[in-house]
Amino acid sequence: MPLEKDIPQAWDKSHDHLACVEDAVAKAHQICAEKGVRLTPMRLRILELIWRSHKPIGAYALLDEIKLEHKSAAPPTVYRALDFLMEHGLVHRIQSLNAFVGCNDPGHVHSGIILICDDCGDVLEMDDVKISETIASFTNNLGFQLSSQSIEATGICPGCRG
Amino acid sequence: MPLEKDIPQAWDKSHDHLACVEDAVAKAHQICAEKGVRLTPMRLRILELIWRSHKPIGAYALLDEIKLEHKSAAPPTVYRALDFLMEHGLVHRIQSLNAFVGCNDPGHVHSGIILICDDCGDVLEMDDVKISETIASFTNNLGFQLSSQSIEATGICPGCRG
DNA sequence: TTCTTACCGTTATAATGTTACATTTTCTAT
DNA sequence: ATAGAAAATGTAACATTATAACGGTAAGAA
Repeated sequence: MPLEKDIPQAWDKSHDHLACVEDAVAKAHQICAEKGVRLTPMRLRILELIWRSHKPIGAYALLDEIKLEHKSAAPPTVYRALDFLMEHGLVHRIQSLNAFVGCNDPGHVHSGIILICDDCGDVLEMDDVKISETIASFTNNLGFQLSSQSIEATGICPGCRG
Repeated sequence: MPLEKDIPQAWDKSHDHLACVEDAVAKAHQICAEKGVRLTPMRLRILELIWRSHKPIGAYALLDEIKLEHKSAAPPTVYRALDFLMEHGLVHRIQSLNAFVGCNDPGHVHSGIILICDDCGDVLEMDDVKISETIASFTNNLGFQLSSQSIEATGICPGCRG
């Protein structure tokens, strides 16, 4: 029973992805309401598409999907929505992939570590206080006033190691 | 006197940039010789240009400079050289900027933290065992087999804080 | 309502990175 | 030395990712 808690959700192949999407959408509504910002249909749809992909998805892949149901969509359509979603902590950009994933712990500023599996392409975002603190104290000692950080790691995820 | 040791080279405005370039070039020659790989004139030139820029420089900015002295240069010219230089640990790509910097401690695999000043644009690469170890043990606990990591931070450097 | 702001449509273009194949240069083994 | 193999470069075209600029539309505020 306690073992289950050790399996990060994104790597627990048994969990219900559709429920994840619904959870993410519900949380997003709540967060936007609290902040007094507008989660418009376009923004919501793009958030859903990101969550449904279950893997990092590129802006133009999103565009292709959006175009199916919204003929007038163009790159700015997607990038504007992505900018909004990132600004409010609902999605993360993965720099090394030029792709986007839903944020597991949205609504507050945080900078987790992004683990990218070279094998299956799945991505897991984890927060770890120890890592943040180590970096914060390191930069602090240098006199560097930290404002943001991005940590991306690649390797093989537990599932793919077999 | 001991204070000077606390100022990272890249942020010590008094240090001699040209000497840096020469040092980097000399080290690169040595490393390539040891590895038995060819630091061709083109690769060397691009390494020099990266070091001379003293800030992260993009592939197309490098291309513009190379073209001045080498009319036939094209994107692959630059990207091939960059691939080589990265493969042998002589330069780093900064994901969040799509730009490249010389590696301060070349010749062996390592993954330092990249500190980017939002104000002056200078970049400092530092190695810190504590950070690497914290991340390694974190991923290890998850069963994730780490193969690479990239840490980029933004903020204000000591010089710009005044 | 009117005004203002935020959002979106639309077109065009910029910036970054890759593929594919021909040619040249360098290295290696004879 | 020299032929053959491997590595490096030239060259053209293309693919992908991201932004600029401007006009129209819709939502919230006075």
